[in-house]
Amino acid sequence: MPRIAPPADFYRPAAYCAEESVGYLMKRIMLSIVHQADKRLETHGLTSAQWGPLLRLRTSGGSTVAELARWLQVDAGAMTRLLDRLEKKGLCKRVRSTEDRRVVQVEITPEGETAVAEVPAVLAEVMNAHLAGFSKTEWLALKTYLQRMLETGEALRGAD
Amino acid sequence: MPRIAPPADFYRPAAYCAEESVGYLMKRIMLSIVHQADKRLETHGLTSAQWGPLLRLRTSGGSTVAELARWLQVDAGAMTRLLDRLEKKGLCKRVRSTEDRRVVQVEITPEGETAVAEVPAVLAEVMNAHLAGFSKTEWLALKTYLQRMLETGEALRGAD
DNA sequence: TGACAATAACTGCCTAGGCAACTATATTCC
DNA sequence: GGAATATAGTTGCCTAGGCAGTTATTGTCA
Repeated sequence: MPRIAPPADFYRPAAYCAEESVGYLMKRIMLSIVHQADKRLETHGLTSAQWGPLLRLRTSGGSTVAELARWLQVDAGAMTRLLDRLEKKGLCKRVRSTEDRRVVQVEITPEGETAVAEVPAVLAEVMNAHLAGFSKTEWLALKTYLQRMLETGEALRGAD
Repeated sequence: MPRIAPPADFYRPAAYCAEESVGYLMKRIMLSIVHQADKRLETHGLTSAQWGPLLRLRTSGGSTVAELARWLQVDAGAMTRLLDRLEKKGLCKRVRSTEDRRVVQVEITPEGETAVAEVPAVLAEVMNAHLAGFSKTEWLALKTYLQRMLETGEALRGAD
């Protein structure tokens, strides 16, 4: 018996229809979520890509470029430039480490704390709005399905 | 009785945890799906953003820049540049319309047809792989949940 | 110790999308 | 008919991510 389930056969090449695809649906939903969140966060001077690092910096009390990139599963070069933009806005600052002179310690500034303060409320609000009409049971079922899909996907990534 | 359901209250600002968020899960899943699809399509010289227009051009037998942008819910300027890249690779071509001299008719080339031929099979394969272990009932339930979330999100967009 | 590999950060070049401004054409309405 | 408006396409400027290459530093091992 295989430990890993075989692929499903819900989708066929000939009859591939976007509206039936969970990938297409998730893409559209993500667009909607990001759009709503961005709209509410632009008054705080943040984009949907920028609150991630700040939130991490706040809870962990400082981090490094590589650690943030790994945490957010993003390219290290992209993270460098993202931090450039955050630093230019005064929301974080970089300090060269003394122990390991390769690494740069990143810290959140008081302005960053202020900017990121409303983020969890906005995220909760946007998610709750998109789940209007869901019972708790349905929400839990959806979450379980998504967690399973993610695990399956990560396993695929591992078995390149 | 409200026709539109009130927002859910599954998420609270204080206890907002990424792993519990369906938004976070969907983002990770989409990354996995796009990564897998890109890997399989790069041998055909296509990126995940480029097969959309080509697929549309193939089934509809030609279109316009604005129509493609609306269809794929993307900025018209972005579509112009995307078509620039496709045209440079010889996968589509632009013809100024004679009836309405504002519009540009976009057509797929034989090279484009060749490049896009394998796309539906790749999409089906990637989606099926991510749904390994799902029963048909579970897949249908997931699709229904996502369709409901999308409808709710679009309604929000309408009521800016 | 000295060569080698590994890691951290950064940079250049690419694709990609959003927004605003612009030009050219078409439509509408007075 | 002519002014106002709308639409199609393009472009410039911004954020954003991926990939490859570079430099500086650290760790490893013969």
